Amino acid sequence: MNIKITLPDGSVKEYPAGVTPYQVAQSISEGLARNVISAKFNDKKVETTTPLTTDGSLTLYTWNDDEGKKTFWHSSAHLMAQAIQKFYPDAKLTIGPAIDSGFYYDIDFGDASFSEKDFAKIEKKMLEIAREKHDFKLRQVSKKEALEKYKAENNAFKVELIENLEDGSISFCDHDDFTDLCRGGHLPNTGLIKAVKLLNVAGAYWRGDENKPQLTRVYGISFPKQKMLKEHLELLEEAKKRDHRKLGKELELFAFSNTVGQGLPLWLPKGAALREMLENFLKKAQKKAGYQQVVTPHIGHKNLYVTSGHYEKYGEDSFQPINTPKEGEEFLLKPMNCPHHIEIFKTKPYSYKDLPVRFAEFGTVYRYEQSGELHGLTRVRGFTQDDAHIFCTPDQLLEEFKKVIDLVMYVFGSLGFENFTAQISLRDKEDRSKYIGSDENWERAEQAIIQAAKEKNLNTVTEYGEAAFYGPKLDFMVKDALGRSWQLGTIQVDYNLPERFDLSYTGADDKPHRPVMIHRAPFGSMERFIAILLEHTAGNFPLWLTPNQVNILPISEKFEKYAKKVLNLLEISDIRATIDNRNEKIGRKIRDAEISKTPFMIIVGEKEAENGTVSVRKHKEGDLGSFSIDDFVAFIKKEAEKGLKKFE
RNA sequence: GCCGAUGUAGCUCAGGGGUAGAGCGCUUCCUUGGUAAGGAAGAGGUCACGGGUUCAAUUCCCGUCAUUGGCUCCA
Repeated sequence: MNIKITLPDGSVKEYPAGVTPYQVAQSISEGLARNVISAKFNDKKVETTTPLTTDGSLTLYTWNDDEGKKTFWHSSAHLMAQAIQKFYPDAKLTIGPAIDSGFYYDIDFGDASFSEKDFAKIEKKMLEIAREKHDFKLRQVSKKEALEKYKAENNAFKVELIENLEDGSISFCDHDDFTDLCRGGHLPNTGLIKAVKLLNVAGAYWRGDENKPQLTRVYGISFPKQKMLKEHLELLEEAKKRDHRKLGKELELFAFSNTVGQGLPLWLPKGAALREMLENFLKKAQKKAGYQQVVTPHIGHKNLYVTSGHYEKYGEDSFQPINTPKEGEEFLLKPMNCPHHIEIFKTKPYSYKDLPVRFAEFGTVYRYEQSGELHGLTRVRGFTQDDAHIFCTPDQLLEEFKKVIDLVMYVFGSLGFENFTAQISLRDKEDRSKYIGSDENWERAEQAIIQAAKEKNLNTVTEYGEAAFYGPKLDFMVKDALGRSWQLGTIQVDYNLPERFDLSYTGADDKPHRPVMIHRAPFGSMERFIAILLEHTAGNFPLWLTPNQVNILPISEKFEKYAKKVLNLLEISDIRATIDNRNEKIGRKIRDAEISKTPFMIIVGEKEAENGTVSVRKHKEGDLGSFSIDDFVAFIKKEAEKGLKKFE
């Protein structure tokens, strides 16, 4: 009996029933057969050795497909687990998935310890086994049989996993002398794995729950060619050079002091200048968008946060209340700006005709993040949000939300963040105890976000359980140099705080109505935004933003006077410039300016002083030749404008 | 907070049971030089902090603090 197989190009071929994806690949070409890693049959992942018995469509994957890589890495996780068990026979395996870049296996080593020192022997063993070309074989097992195996091994983790599986859907994967519970998705054999590298070890809680036992997570990566591993490691090295902590130090943007405190960044003059540029950039756009700047204090009465619900939720884990000489009086360092802005809203009555009102503030807040969570500028204990709160009628909500999306897109576009993920962060589907407010309010808020994102054609992903405790969010996620995802911009819909603070406006019916609030921050925080911007640009900021746009380099001390004249003319035209008047040769000055990533250098010597010109050199590109000062001013202004569009 | 790693000069790092080194930076002097490092001399360290072992600890052990890779968390 024959079956009909439809291939991705639409062609249909006939094969005898029981043909495997590998054999199909072979019938197409020997090259494909050599490279085929995994397959999908009728939208179901299958092994390359799975016999196909019905008509259907088949997709074959190689290393060049994401599915192929995942299969490769997942198989490598099996191999690593096997190698580890050779040295640690009592280690209990739990789960070992492929990730975006490699794989990991969570293992309970019991009383044994496993550290980086053990990597080399595991890698060696893995390659040894790989070279033996063991086939990966998937086989169905009964639930009873599966449980028996792991109960005999005293592996409560696998037993728990199996207990949650349905009988009939359970399979084991065998290769060599190793067997693991697995739903499938493997290489034909271990021989395809030519290069492996264990990357790091970390603690990880069983099932991601900090109340459950902690396992040892071993991360690794593998490749079908040695050269690919080398390239990957070089890429990691390159990424480390873009680390914002390194660049921030080198470019003198920010620093930390243990005496000031953990996670409390100090902004150095150049970093402060950069921040100010960014703030002014956003303020300008916000003014156009109808925001009004406000200023509020750094502390607030404890009751403010009791009312908002923040105290109940975060009080224990915050910087603790500030006491005053007055008995019983307590203030909190503000962990967010919303309650303050709400109090501004409450200073006068509003008609529906007054809405929306939009209060914006670069508000510095303090949150006592757990010590292990601090990370450079991306996770700190004191930071400044580019915060604003919009108070509007329910009818205005959708329109307002979409306007905020426009603003976020303008900010991201201006700073070159094209690769972002718009994440719709909704409530946990099961556990609703983490949230305040009525189901009805939540439903309305979630729908508003979903609809606004849809109308703005955002490419979104939806995450359940990622909402704030008072409302759902639309988060704009951007990756750092090492591919870690960070939330930058955020827009949140909130029906709950207006209720808790009993906000109202007068409607056309002359009755009080409840406004809706939008919390939003396009940057997210100045700290995190600048950190990610640093990693994306490697410190080569857009010309309009960079703290020092031009470095004037006199050939010798004799030309300092002319250099000062040039500096003066540039400053009059609002160009940010400095003079390097060190007693150094021009070559040295150029080198240092290149290293400091200054976009333009101006070289002035006898020739320039006589003709009233400047010799211009562009960062990374070299000599641009001679310019009159006016021409250079016009040129650099135009260059700066290229990167900065107006907000309409 | 939890698991692991790390902590030596301003920075990047080497070293190692007998109290310490390099390069860069810094200071001074010489040099006034035309598109990515001019030359010389010098200053600078409680080897994170606190205990312990030892005749002797910066080195070995324990603890604390900080940084860091993850996990958990992220208003």
